Amino acid sequence: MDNHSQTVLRIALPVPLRRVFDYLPPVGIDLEELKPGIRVRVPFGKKDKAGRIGIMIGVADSCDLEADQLKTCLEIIDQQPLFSEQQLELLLWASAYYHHPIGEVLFAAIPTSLRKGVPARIPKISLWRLLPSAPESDDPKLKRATRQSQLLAFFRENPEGLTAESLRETGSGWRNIISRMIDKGWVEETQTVIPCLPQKPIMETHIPELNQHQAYAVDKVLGEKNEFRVFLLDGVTGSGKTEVYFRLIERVVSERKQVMVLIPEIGLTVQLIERFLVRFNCPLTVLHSGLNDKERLTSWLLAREGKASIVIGTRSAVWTPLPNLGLIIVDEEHDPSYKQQEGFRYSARDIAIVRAQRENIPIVLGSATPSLEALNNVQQNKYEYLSLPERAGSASQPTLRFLDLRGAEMINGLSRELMDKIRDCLDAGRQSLLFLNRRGFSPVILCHDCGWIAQCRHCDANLTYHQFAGQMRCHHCGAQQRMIPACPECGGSELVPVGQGTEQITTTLQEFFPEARILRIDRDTTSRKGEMHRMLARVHERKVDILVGTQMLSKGHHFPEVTLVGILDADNRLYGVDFRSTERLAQLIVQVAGRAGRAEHPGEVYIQTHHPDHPVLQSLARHDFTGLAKELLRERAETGLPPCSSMAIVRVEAVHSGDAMDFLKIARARINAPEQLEIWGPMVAQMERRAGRYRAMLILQSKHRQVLQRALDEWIPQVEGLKRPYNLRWSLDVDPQDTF
DNA sequence: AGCACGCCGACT
DNA sequence: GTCGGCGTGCTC
Repeated sequence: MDNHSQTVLRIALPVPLRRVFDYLPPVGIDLEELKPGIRVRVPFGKKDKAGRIGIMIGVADSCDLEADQLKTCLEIIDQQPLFSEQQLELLLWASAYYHHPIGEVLFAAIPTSLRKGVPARIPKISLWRLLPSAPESDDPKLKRATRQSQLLAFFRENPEGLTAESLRETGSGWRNIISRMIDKGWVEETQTVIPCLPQKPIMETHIPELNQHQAYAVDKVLGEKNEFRVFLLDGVTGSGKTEVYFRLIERVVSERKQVMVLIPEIGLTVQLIERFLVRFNCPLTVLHSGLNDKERLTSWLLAREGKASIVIGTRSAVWTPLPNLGLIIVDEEHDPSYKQQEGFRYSARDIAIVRAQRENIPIVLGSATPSLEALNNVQQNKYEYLSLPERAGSASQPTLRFLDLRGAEMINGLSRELMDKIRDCLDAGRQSLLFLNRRGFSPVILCHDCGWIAQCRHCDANLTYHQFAGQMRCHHCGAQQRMIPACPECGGSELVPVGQGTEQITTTLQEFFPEARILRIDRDTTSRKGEMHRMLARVHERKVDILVGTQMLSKGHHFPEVTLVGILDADNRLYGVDFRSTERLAQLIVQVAGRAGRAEHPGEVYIQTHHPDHPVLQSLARHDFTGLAKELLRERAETGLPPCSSMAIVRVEAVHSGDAMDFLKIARARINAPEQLEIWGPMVAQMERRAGRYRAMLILQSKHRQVLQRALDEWIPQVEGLKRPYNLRWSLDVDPQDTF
């Protein structure tokens, strides 16, 4: 092979190719200035004049192409690298670990604006301010100019100035009004940077005393002289995990270091940030899906420049460059939203741990229901276990009871016994909360005359009846159509809903308790922006007696007035299809139990089940999540499933039946399988057809991470090189959350 | 992923 | 006769 001696730049481009591209540096550039991590613009492919943005990851002295086969960089975009060397190494590691194309990995780690090539400078935004010559808003000469006087009043309330964003809230056409006011010399437009979140005046927050467990946890984390160490902070809801975080953050920030706080993707971000702002008197910035491109870029750069001391963010915030990082906190570490479920399928929790290790700093994983992954590492002495067993303020644990459904009288999915409990709760003037993880009225629509069942045209799935919308919907592809009046097969007019969803539960309850104020919270009722927030406010104002909802209610929200919690569909998950079903059920039960009640009137949790003696449920009734987790871990060890083994899944989907399986059969034949590598499949997916595509998968597993890793190293490049129909897509999922 | 090239079916 | 469907190959 030829090896030509010439200086080339190794460029990662945002394409799904597991390799880099070599380019010649621009002429007359000082090579010393080209540091890995800078963005460049390069021509890519035929007739690409404008060029594409790439990231330079290294300089090489030789490459195996002739000089005339190389193209030249069009432009060097950055003077300074976007990432530190250390962070670039972390990204390269992640690309290798997840076997994901390097370009896509690097681009996933930077804000959208930087992907498009804008300068890495904090963007300026317009700010409008009142000038001294402006009249009062009630000035008689403004009698007929109501909008102007309204804006003047708004300006008086905000002497520091108004942004386009806040002006937009005053109504349409604000720009015209403002320019008229500028012409009169009342208002000026200035350019400013979006600062870190405005500091709240520190309210004399009541800083709670630590109990002995909290104090021990704080000492333990801070006592380890700032070395890498993973701490699992296991504390039930209300045990004061947040206060432990706060003490740790206070200390690290006082040492002029930065803290990264990762939180799950839930709608609660605002409340949590509020708590931070009230507590901390230091620059804080946030990174979550609610930000626009400019805000995101600003936050990212404030972090990178070391100006923000605390960065709070969801999954992708794990990539934020932080020059003085001193501590990482991952709250609710068990939460599945830390795993990206498409494209670059990384786990932010796992990346955070590797990052802490590489930066040699402590990391705290917090949860009331730790993942088996974390607990396994505790058992192997890789993580330090810290427990907060007491609910702060002496609140007692809610009781857990089972409602035996065997032979029980049922009313549309609700047992008579549960109905009685709800009645008692209503009579006592308290709130109840019912969980059912199924939207709509009924999951099945059946013709009573001929047995026909409404099925989705694009998926191997039944259509769900949505009575409220008068529709049949597929929950897998989103297809929807009007509810039909008669069976399309036999013309029979008796179409019966079989099974229950949240709509039906709500309807049934309303019939039973006509006087009760019932609220349903699920994706169907909260699709409008801010709707969830409004509904929760009504609950907290006690304008609701019974809450019916899906999973989305189980995360983060606390309902102190709720004293009765019902879980209607535990059995589904007790015998679920995925190996993590029981773990998830246990987490759900513990999490919801923690949502309800408070000291004066603790909550009661009722679980409807046909298997009240099931050991999983029994352990939970004893509030022994740790014991249950140990048992589940032992089962995983026996069956050789994660976390007691390492797993990867290749998923394939194709438009034509058989293509996905054919592809995987050919791919499988290429695996050079050592003895310790298990291969399952290929097999068709649980639901073979979804959204018009046929799906199949292949599972690779090994007791030894190394074995799996090496097999993938060798195999994935071959899979990438396989011929495939143009409409076939495949993806690799290392450490999958679900096996379907 | 894009994009160009290339090869066969229904249209102005 | 061509426009355009999608199969295939390539990107330093």
